[in-house]
Amino acid sequence: MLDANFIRDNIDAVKANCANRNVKADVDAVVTHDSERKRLQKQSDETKAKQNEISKKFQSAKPEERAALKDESAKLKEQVGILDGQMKMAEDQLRISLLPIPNMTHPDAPVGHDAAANKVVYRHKEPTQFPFKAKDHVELVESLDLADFEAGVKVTGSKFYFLKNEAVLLELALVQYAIQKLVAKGFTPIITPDLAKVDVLEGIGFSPRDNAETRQIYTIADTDLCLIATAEITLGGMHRDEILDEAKLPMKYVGLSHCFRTEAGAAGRDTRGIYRVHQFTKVEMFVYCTPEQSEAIHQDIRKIEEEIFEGLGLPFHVIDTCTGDLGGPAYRKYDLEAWMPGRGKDGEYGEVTSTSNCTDYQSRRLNIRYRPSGQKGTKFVYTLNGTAVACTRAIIAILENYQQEDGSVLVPEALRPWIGKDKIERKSK
RNA sequence: GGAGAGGUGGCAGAGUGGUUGAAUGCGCUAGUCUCGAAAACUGGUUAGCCGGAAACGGCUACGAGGGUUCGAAUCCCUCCCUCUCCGCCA
Repeated sequence: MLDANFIRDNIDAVKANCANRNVKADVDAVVTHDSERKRLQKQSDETKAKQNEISKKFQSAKPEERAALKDESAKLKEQVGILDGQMKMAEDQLRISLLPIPNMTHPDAPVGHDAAANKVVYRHKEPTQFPFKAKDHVELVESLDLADFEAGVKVTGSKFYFLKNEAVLLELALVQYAIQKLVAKGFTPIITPDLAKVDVLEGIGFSPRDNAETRQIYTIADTDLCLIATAEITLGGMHRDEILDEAKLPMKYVGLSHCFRTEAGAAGRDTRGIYRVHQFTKVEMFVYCTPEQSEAIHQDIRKIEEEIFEGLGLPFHVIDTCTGDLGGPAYRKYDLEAWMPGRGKDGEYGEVTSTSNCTDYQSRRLNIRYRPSGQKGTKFVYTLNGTAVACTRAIIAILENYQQEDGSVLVPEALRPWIGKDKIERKSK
């Protein structure tokens, strides 16, 4: 979330930013509720100060004066009760009005209302051409016996799947490949919980309290827990309410988790196969750093993502995401889209990774700070995240780009050490 | 799950109803000394909110939430978490 004082001082810029990002939010309400909160706080503080004075006087007071002091204090106490109740309400309203307001935007991010305004900033390889009719990943998965969608439906529901055979090895290989690369680059490997508390989700920028029709998050009945949609949530929550040592920044993590998404509102979109599913495995980068470090680190993360997909030998391009497509917490976002020959009519690019600089939008809510040397007080750290590998999407790109005319699929060289073969072939019955 | 102990500042650790937001030590930091360093000595060093240009002032916070009291880190209740022992278990 943004700082209410910042909004007050930059109200026009915040409103313009909301418009650019296609977000309808009542910015004026923030100022109204914040003013109300301040007014009540001042009143409450003053009343409490009087109360404190009375209790100081009490000891030196003569016994016959004490009854009067008690009386006065009781009255003040009643007032404080009322004021604090009102203040709590004002704080809640302030919080609620602050939640939908998106982060500010990097001045270089392309302005536009939808994906059409996204800007391609990097390309690797041309889209794969086949001298035969290419299959999509669903056909490949079925003919090579790599997943069981019917079992997924029977056991859990639609958009759940069982991975089988080499698909399992592929997933594990991708995890190894990504984590090893990142450990070599100084990232600390972490396996995070797959569940997290509601307020951590909110701090990262998710809305698990939305009503069931629009909620993107699975919640666990009778608890304040949710299934995480990404390890960004748990990695970002890991240091909440801490003051980090400036000398240790940037702190770089690579986390492995399952990710769960309800995909509410996505009904009918990307229904085939494993492109849009309710559960998948993902290796995620997460960095805590100072404001000064953040832009360079954002570029570093983008480079790492490019390196990972170059290493897999896949054609892709990278997009500088436009304002309308940024999502709430991102100040700037790059998406890496891999070529998927089976997507759409004759192949399309499909999103495989995404990296965001979230500035202090998440850390303010999660209360993660550092002490800048030479300055007094604390500042909020900046947080960045980026996908290393989202297994299902990467598997689609590999199967579709590495397919051969005979229906087999070559294994990318980088993954062969973990798969133990260089080709996935039809099983003999 | 059962029994016991405990949760205080960056860390360690005092504090059982009133100048305790918090002794002391460590750490960090500035200075003195020194050619320089170490040691020693001296000073500074919790965070948040509100008001203020600032100096500064007020309020809040000793795991969380309630309660008792004129007054709570200190007493009472509920919950959470940690540690030790026992049980169960991948």
